[in-house]
Amino acid sequence: MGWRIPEALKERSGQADAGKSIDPFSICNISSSPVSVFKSENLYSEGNSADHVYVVRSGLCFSFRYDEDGRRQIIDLAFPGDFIGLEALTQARFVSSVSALTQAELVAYSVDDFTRQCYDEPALSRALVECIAKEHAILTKRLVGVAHSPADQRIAHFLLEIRSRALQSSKLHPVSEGTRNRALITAGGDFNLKLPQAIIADTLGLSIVHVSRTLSKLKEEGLIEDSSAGIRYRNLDGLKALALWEGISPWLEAG
Amino acid sequence: MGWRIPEALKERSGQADAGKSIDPFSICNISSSPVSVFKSENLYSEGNSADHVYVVRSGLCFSFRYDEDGRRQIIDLAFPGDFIGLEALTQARFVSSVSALTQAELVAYSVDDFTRQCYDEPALSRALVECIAKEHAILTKRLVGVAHSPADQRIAHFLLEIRSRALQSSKLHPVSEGTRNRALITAGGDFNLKLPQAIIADTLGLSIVHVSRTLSKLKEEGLIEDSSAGIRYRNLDGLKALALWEGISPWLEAG
DNA sequence: CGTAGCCTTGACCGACGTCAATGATGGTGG
DNA sequence: CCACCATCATTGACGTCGGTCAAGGCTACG
Repeated sequence: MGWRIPEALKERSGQADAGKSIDPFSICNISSSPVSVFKSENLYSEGNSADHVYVVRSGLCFSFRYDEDGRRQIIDLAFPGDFIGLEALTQARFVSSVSALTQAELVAYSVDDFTRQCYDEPALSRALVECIAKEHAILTKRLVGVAHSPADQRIAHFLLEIRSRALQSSKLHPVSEGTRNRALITAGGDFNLKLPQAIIADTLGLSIVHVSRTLSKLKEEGLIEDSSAGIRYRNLDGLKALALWEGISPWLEAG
Repeated sequence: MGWRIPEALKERSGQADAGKSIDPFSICNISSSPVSVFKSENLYSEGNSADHVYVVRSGLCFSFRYDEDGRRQIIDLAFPGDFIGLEALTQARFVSSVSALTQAELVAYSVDDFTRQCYDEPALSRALVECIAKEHAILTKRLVGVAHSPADQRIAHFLLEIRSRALQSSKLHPVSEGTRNRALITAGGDFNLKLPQAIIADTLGLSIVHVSRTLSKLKEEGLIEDSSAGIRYRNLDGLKALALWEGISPWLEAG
């Protein structure tokens, strides 16, 4: 998913509750329960009854569906602060699955409580709409990309998008060094990324083989660097040029 | 876009306002102004200041963006009853354009009024979330499809989706025979569809040429029939089989 | 040391895009 | 009623991006 509550509200000025911020990890009046998901474990699966929504506290999750050929299509990644499973608000059963890329901690809210609270607190609804709008923008962007762009461009864009979202997330929801996403993201101020290529492939609708080839190409071109520690962004401007990274929706503009 | 207010609320039971329905063409307390768009004319364009949201009253519209190569990617079609331009709720300027496929009549609501009303009337927010969820489902579905499916499957799915949405729309928002979408959709109880192939191509990320070829194939296989009057669905079950049309999200299940 | 993930690389092939020419169709004006 | 034009659809030739299959390497971990 990928909807971050607090700053969405803060940014919106001129509203009754402008500047008011909602703590996504403990939304007023709603009882929340903590949930842990181990690496490669599912938080929920397609078909499960959908009676909770979640917010990522730490770790990295992703939502996906299988198409009829059994191929996995990743819908989106979820960083700390992001919502997961909002479809529960409108449907009895999940139509997608969510799994963890690393050990992840989340908080769960009952759908009934959440819905009630939306009625009592328009600001929450409002925040929801903001978050969903962001999600919408990311999806349409990806749709355009998947439909038309060549693989190198798609991948470059993906790398930048992830970087941007990870940075934003870690700014807004810093985690103690101990539980830091060390396995996956960020090292000090600098940034490098460790994701299985299969994740990239399934997100962008490419084959693993082709992702590998394309990453090698980007490596040769000096745009990135790849070690066992993960992908390092070596030439940001070059990447942005390749990805045509400008005029991107405001949410993604960090960095 | 594509978010239909009234039944969204009706379907949701157990809520304070279950059964209450909102007339999308005249939302309580909000002043609305009628808008007409001629065929091939833009309702608004990328970059325009976004201070209204719209609901389609009659006709058929579509939203799109250009990617950097100048290629048009259609995001979605909008049928009577569907919302258009909800991004105005969260952004100062539109990031997509909307154009009319036929002469279309819409109603416009000022964003400020609409937002205010969302605060006063949780049911409206609620409806909004429902509508957006539907949109989300359609988009992810298309994303999965665009990423993986071969052209014939994509097209078959698209044809079915359009049919389904058109039928739903005309059921919920019947129009007088005079203004009926005769140019495009529906003929009596039966259904046939007249859309430029370019629309199909730009929606699914295919080239016009390939759409033409693929439609010819579908014709040969007896699944559809194509005349100057439009596409006629000749073998619905065959189409569904090809499109793997089952377990589709509930919104699309009509027909 | 062996096994399991994950990544890389090569050979091959097919789906789909591009270019370009040719055909319908329908609307407009003389 | 016909000439003309714009729009849209069809068809063929050709190239390429990216998928599939298959084999082999690199860590990492028990």
